[in-house]
Amino acid sequence: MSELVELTSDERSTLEKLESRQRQVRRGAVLQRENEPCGEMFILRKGLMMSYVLLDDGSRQILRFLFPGDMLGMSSAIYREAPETLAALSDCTVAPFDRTALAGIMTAHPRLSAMIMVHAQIERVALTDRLAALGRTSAKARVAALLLELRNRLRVSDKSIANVFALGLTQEEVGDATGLTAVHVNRMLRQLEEDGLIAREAGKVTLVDERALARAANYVNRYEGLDLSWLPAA
Amino acid sequence: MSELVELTSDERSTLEKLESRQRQVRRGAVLQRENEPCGEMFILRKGLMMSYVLLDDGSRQILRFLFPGDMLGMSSAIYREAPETLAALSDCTVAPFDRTALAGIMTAHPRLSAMIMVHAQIERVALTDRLAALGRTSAKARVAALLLELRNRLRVSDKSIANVFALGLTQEEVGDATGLTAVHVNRMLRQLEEDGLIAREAGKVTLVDERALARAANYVNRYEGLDLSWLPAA
DNA sequence: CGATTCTTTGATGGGCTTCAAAACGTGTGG
DNA sequence: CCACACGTTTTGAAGCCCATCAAAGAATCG
Repeated sequence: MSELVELTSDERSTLEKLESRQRQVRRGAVLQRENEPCGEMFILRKGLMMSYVLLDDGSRQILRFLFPGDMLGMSSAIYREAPETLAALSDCTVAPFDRTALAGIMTAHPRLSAMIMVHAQIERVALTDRLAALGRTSAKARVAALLLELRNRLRVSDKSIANVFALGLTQEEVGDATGLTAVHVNRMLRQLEEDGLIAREAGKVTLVDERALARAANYVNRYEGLDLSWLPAA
Repeated sequence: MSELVELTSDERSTLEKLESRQRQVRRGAVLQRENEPCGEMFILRKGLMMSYVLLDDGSRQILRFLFPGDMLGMSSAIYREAPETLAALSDCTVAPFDRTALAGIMTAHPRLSAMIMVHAQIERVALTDRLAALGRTSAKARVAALLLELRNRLRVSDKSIANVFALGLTQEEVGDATGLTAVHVNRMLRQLEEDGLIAREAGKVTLVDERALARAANYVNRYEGLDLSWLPAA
């Protein structure tokens, strides 16, 4: 959040207190299961997680990948039962907090609440991008968009990442995120490679022609182009 | 918002002031255009609107239908340029307000801000439902889900609506919302009719077997099952 | 009442799925 | 450290769902 605006020391200590408790989560572990009573919310400190839903034919739709700094389970906060499952894709560290803490922040820190809202809106717009991708773009474009999004999000917490990065996902998972089968994801990756847009080696992906990739994917980085000048005073 | 909790007179007057200015919008008119600098936000008072994006092959993805009581353009508030277009599907009345007013509410009315956040989260979950529908369900299921959602949302502001309602959308629009072609939407409506799930007459749709329709559509009403006990005090 | 938009139906084709199986990694226990 | 089991990646073949193209009715509007 400190990347959006300069925080006051008061705000900073409030957030530090919010994140004071920490919990380790193993790869594959589930933090919250769909349709079960929802307990806490979390801030992801380290690692990669995802949220997904299971349809009753057994298929899975990955709704979102979660990166360090993201808030998890905010939507669950307002429902009696969780609308989505939260699971760890790598070993993770999370900081749990409860609804009371959220209510406390909203009462005492208007600017922090506004920034939480800003985060929620960024996430919402990213969701609409994916909605448009699933509804109206080709398999190749969806896979390309996922690669770009993943690289950009990973780079936020690891500045060393440039055009090469570890995918960290199976092709099955890429398929569940893009609405495709693992088989077809494989073919699309192959095509992107043949087209000279990406390269692959030992589980690492290289974005060879990022410009062309973004064009093919209709991709917009939603963490740019913000206007936060209107935020309430600290 | 008064349907979520009992508002205090202070909160009520704040919201009334927010909605004091009113503007008429003709059917087909555009309130906000994608990629243009965003001005105001709005509360929809009357009528039916939609938000959509255009992809560069000219295809359209309708992101959301907007009903009385909904806030429009909240996502635009945080960007310099609007990420989506807002257009009226029927003659509408909207109440415009600016970012300053939003910041003012967040400072002076913690509970109202929390309720705005609740609204945003409901909308987010509804979006993820549609994401899962586009990614993992059949054309028939998507059309069925749209019919159920539309009926339920319309009923909120018009209690007289039961199982019969005016669609208010062209099949082209249904297609742009569900990621299908108008031609295929037509076939799916026909199939739903042949299956005895719906009936159609003079532009009106009847949900004949709502239970079966919800099952076919994997549909969950996200305006139910809320837990708002944690909201900050008024 | 003419014009335009919307709905409906048919025929054809393609993108993606499904099914199947081999090659490749990767972690685990002996 | 090897052997085995299991998950993942890769490739092929066949088929289906939905798109595309086309055109005729129906409805709506000026």
